Amino acid sequence: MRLTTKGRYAVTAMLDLALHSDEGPVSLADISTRQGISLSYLEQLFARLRHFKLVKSVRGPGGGYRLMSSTADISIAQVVDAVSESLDATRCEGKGNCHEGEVCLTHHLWEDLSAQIHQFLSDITLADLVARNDIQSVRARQDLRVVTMQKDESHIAVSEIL
Amino acid sequence: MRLTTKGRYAVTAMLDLALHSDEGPVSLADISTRQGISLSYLEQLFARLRHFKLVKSVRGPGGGYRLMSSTADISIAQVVDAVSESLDATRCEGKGNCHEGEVCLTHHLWEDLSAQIHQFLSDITLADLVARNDIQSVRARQDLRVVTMQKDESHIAVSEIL
DNA sequence: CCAATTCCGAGTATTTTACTCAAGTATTCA
DNA sequence: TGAATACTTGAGTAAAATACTCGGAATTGG
Ligand code: FES
Ligand code: FES
Repeated sequence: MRLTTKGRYAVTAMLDLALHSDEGPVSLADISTRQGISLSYLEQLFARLRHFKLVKSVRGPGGGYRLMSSTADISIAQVVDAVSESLDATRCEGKGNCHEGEVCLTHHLWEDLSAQIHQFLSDITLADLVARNDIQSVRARQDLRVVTMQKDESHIAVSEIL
Repeated sequence: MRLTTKGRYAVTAMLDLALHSDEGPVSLADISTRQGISLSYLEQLFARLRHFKLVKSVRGPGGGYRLMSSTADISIAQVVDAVSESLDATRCEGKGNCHEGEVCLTHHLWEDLSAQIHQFLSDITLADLVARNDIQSVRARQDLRVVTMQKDESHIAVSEIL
């Protein structure tokens, strides 16, 4: 089972994209600022997301990324699959040969678990997440903070906008 | 989410123990031979399993390990929990602080996933696995192979017992 | 042109994993 | 009793994976 920072970042970034998709293309720099993910790392992740046709890029100034399909048509499983090798829980990666070339005692158990996890994440779409209250409240906090930071960079005292 | 070789080995070893529990205490050396897991590594794993009261040890010649409870009372989740830190899928380890000390966008999603995985593995007991056909057939193959190896060590030609 | 932005390939420090090794301690059988 | 068996403990380590960084090329709007 491979669910690492990479997969989590990818989902976070895609969700950020979904949340801001009505404002035109979203640049990786924006996502980087809002979500605290390194820009270079995001570039790596989006290369794969683009390869898997989950996003499309718009180059040049004012460019960024857009979702390729509607938020209701992109599942979390797709996103994780795109960046992680797979979210297979077996040791043999499905080949059934991890103990002296033969199937090990627990192979079928891990297969079942993998199927379970995949099903769960396939049933959740970006649209589902966007609709959740807990996520909207996190979003609100983050947007506020980013605005604050931008103002701050323009040498306007934080107190003025609070 | 932390499901590594460690957790898989632990489940494999516990299942091996369950399969041979009617033959008195099972030594780690036996499990090592049958399942192809390093003896020293098994020692590490069983130290934790014992600590979590899933097995008890019988010292001295002819000793080994026994299950602490009936196979129907030991779930896979318990075994994995004992050796892995946890099978939590969040990045913050449940603390909700992975982005600048605050909850990140996807925290709740990973919490849900963790609960799902935990539930799935909690519902499966060693007894369930022992009863499965696929596992019995793997067992049969392994037992045969071990007998063959033992005879071989006693300098009896393999052909004699085939 | 120039600046913003994506695109691409290598390179690398850190962490984790999956072990090994060595020196114990406890128990039992003969 | 004492030797053999087996568990117990703690430290150490090589290899792999992770989570990045870096430098620069390509693209495009203004
Ligand atoms: S996990 Fe597939 S053979 Fe062991
Ligand atoms: S995963 Fe818990 S706060 Fe990000």
